[in-house]
Amino acid sequence: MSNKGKYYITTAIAYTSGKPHIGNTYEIVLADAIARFKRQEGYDVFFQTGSDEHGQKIELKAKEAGITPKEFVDDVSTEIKRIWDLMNTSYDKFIRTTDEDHEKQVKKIFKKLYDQGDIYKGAYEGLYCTPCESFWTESQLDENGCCPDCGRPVQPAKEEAYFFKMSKYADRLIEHINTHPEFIQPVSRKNEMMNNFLLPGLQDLCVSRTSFTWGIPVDFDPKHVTYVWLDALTNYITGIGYDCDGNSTEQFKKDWPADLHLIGKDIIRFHTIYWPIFLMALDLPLPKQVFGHPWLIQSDGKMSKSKGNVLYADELVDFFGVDAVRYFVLHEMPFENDGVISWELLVERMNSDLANTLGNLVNRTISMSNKYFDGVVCDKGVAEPVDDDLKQVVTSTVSRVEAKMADLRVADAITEVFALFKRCNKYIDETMPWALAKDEAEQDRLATVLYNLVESITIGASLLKSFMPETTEKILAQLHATEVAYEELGTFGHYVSGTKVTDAPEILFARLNLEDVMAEVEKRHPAQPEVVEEDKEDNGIDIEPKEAISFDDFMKMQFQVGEIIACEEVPKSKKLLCSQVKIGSQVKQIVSGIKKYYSPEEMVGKKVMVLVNLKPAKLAGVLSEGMLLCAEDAEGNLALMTPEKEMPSGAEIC
RNA sequence: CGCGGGGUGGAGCAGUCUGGAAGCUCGCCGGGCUCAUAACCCGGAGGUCAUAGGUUCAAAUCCUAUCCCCGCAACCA
Repeated sequence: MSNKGKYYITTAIAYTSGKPHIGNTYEIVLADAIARFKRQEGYDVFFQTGSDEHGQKIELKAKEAGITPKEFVDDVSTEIKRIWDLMNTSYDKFIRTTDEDHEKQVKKIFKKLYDQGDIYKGAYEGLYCTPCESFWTESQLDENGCCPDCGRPVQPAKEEAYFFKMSKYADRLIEHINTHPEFIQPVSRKNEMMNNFLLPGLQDLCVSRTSFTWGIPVDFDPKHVTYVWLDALTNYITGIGYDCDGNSTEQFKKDWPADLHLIGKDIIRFHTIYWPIFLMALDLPLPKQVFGHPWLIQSDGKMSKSKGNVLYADELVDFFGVDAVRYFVLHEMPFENDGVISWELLVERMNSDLANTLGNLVNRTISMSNKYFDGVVCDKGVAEPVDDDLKQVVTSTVSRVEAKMADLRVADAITEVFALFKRCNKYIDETMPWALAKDEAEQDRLATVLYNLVESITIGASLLKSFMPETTEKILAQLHATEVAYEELGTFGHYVSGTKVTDAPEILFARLNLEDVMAEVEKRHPAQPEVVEEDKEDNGIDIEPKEAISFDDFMKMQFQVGEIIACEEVPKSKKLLCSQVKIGSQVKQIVSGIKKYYSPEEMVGKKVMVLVNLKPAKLAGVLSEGMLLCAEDAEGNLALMTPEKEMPSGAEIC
C-alpha cells in the first residue's frame, strides 16, 4: 500500500443528553465512509469521534434521573458508542470531554488564553429563569420562548463570566476564509458566515458560567466552569495529544492540522469562526476543511415521540441490516440540501438497489457458474466486442469514485459503484449465457462471459468496501475472491482463473414488502390518537405537571374579561398580532403570537381572557401590557379562551 | 425593507456558478428474456423547470418583481 501521507478526520462530538437518532448517526457513517476510503487510497488515517458530556442540561437530566452527572453521561456515552459500533464505524479514538487528560488540557488552555489577554472577565447577559436559578440561551428556550425546565417566562439578567476577545482575530480569519475557498464546505455556507457574523463584527464569546457546576472548573477562579465551546471544540487537539506547554505528542505533530472536520450544518458557525480563532490564539494552524453536512429529515412531518415516528439506527438495523442502513443514509443524503428519510423510501432503496440490482446480480452469476461449470470460473480468453464496453465501465469506475470522494460527494460516489453493477446486469442480457449454454461450441465463450462477470463483481465489491464493508466481505467470500488492491482497480483480470465459487449462494439482501414492514412498525409503535384531526375521539393530552402553587400565588394573578376593540399585525414579525383590549374603563395594548391562527379582522369584537397584571414588555419592539390566554394542543394550535356566557369587559375571572 | 435556503414529470433528487436540444433513481404502462431474490434488459407515457416581465440568436440557468414553503435571528408575557 502506497503511503500518501496522513489524513485526520473528525466528527462533531455527540452531546450526551439522550440517545442519538438517525440524524446524528448519519454523521458518523458519513465520516466512516470517508475515512475508510482514504485508508483504501493509501492514506495514514486517524479518525476521531466522541461525546460532549458537560453542561447544565446534563446536570439537570441527571438530577431528574436521581443519579450523578458522571453516572448519567457514562450511560449515554456507552449507548452512543454502542450505536457507532453497531453501524460498523471504524473510528480510531472515541474521546469523552470528561476524560482526565482532556480536562487537564482545557484548564491549561483556559489559563494560557487568560494570561495572554485573550480571555477577560466581564458580565454575561442572558435570559434568566428566576425560579429555576438558571440561565438559558435563545435556542434552549421551549416553543413558547419560556424556560424549558419550568415553562415560565425568562428575563434578561447578568452574571459574572469570562469572555474571549473574538474581534482581535477577526481580520485574520476573514483573510484566511477569503484566501482558502475550500475551507468552508459547501461554499454556500461561506457567505452566510461572512454576512451574518464576520462582516457585521464579532461579539465576544462567553467561555465560562457560574450557574451550574457540571463542567471543567476554571483553575484560578473555581466558581466558574468552562462553557461549552472552549471545552468541546478543543477535543480535536487534546484527543491527539496536544499540550499547550509545548510537550505535544508525536501524534499531534503528525496529525494536526485536521484535514476534515465533519459537522452538522447547525454548528458551522462555531467551527468556522470560534474554533479557528481559538487556534490562532494558541498559535496553531487551522484545519484544512470544515464540511457542514445537511440533515436527514422525515417526510411524514417532524419527528415526535407521540407520533411514534422517531427513527433510531438500531431499530432500522433490526429491519434492514447494518449495510442497508449505511447505504441508505449515504446514498439518500444530497450534498447541500436536507435529505428525506422514511420507511417507504428505505424499503424502496432496499428492494431496488440492494436486492434487485446488487443482490440478484451476485446470486444469478453464482447460480450460472454452478449450473454450467460446477462453480469453476475460468477465463478461456474468448473475447467479443461486447465485452469492451463492460470492461471500460468497470475499470474506469475507480477514477470516477475517487473524483466524487475528493469533493466529498459521497452519495454520488456510491451511485457510481452501483452503475457498475447495473452495467453487469445489462451484460448478462447482451451475452445471454443461457443461450450459449445450449451450444456445445460456445462453452469457452460462456466460461469467458462468466469470468468477466465474476471479475467485474469482484472489482465492484472492492469499491464498495468504504461504504458497505460487510457486504464486500460477503460477496468476496461467496466468490472465493480476494479484494482487489486500490491501485489495481483500474485494470481487469485479477480473479484467479479456475477458482470455484460457493455452491450455496446466500441471499445478500432479501426483498421486503412495504405492507409487512409498516405492519411491524405499527405493532412496535402503536399510533397515538391524533388529538387534533379526530376530535370525535378526544382522549385529551397530558402536559408536564408543574410544581404546586399556593392560593396566594394564584391570587397574585389578575384575570379579567377583555374586549378586543382593534387589532393589527405587528410589522416585521411573523407571528405577532397587536390588539387593543378594553378592560373595564381602560384600554391595554397586548401583543400575542397568534397570527397563524387568527386574522386581525376576526379578533375584533371577541371577548377574551386576559392576564392583566403581567409586567409590560416589548415584543418585536412593540409594548405589550398583558397576555391573552389561549388553549394549546399537541400540535401547537391555539384557541382563545372566551366566556361561555355574555360577560362585560372587565369582569374578574376567578 | 433582518439573514439564508428552497419551489424541476406521481415520489425523492441532479442540473443553475461557467446560458445552447429537460436528466437520474423509484413508481406506472408496453415489450423482451428466463440464469436469478415475481428479479434482469429494452421501449413508452408523464414536466409551460412556482408566477409575471426583461436581456439574448438561444434562459431551468442571467436580471427585475411577485407568490408559496423551510431554517435561523427577532425577548411568539
